[in-house]
Amino acid sequence: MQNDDLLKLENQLCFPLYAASRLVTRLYQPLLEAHGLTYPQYIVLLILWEQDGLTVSDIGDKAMLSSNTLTPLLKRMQTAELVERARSEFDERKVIIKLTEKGQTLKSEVACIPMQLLENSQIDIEKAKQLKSLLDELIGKLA
Amino acid sequence: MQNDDLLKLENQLCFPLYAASRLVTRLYQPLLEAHGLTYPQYIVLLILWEQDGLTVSDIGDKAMLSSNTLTPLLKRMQTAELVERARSEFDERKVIIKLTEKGQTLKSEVACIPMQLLENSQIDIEKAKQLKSLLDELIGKLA
DNA sequence: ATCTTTTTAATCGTGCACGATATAGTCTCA
DNA sequence: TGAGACTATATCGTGCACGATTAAAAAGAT
Repeated sequence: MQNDDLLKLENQLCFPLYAASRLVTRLYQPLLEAHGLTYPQYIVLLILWEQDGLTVSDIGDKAMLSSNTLTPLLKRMQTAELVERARSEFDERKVIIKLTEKGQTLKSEVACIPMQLLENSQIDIEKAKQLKSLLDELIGKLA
Repeated sequence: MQNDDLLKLENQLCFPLYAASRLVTRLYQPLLEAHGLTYPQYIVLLILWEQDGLTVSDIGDKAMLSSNTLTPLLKRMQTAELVERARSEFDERKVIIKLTEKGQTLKSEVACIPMQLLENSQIDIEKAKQLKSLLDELIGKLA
């Protein structure tokens, strides 16, 4: 393929990735908004529901975000009373993020969302799994 | 699969999409910055290099962005002397976006970037094509 | 013990995304 | 032809992303 062809939008992998990611976010957005959540906040909750009491950088490692994004995001989540932020008593550099009662309760309220979206969209489960597997491989190579 | 399992990060399609998109953007970013470009600006240029003289909403249709994002972005591109913005003389509602000389010249300068990234990363071309095809299908269902 | 290096968050500035709304130009049709 | 409907951009506010820098705490070195 020539360079000129490689520049065509239709031949780029980068654009469908960018577009698909935003489309999926838009799919989640109204359902999350009903619970006062944004999409990145939902990602952070998914992480904390699996393991509570992580530090900012623990969350950052899992979400691939750093403190410049997470600190303000976590402060908003604290204002929304979803999490508590407290310096570790063993290492004052670290900030421990803990789910509040409200943050824990939210889990059962949003548990239905992934299945709901999967059913409402016409997405083939097998293709979704295939897509996820290819994405995971790509992430492994780039991360 | 139970709802609880569906909430695990590793079972979500949304997260790898979000992560992969940002990783690929980060891959492009230093190469684009060398030419004074951001990633969304590069997307807009890809569109204009294929067809110049589009309106804001034409670009929006292709990039899946609307005027609230595009207007300020195009103004920055105008300041950088990459494009010119002018009201259509036939329909004053429309704004025609035209590449400047500089915007056209940039095409040959960045033409090598996709191939360069493809070669530097350990990405299997066949898997990239497969991934793109699955993403296009997903976009088709959600757009 | 003090100096240096490293680690961890926080801060700052810029540029997206996007819902909601505003504004101005065009079209419709009674 | 003039009022209302519609369309194309622009504006506004909020919340990410992220490079660069800062500040404070901890760990290591001498």
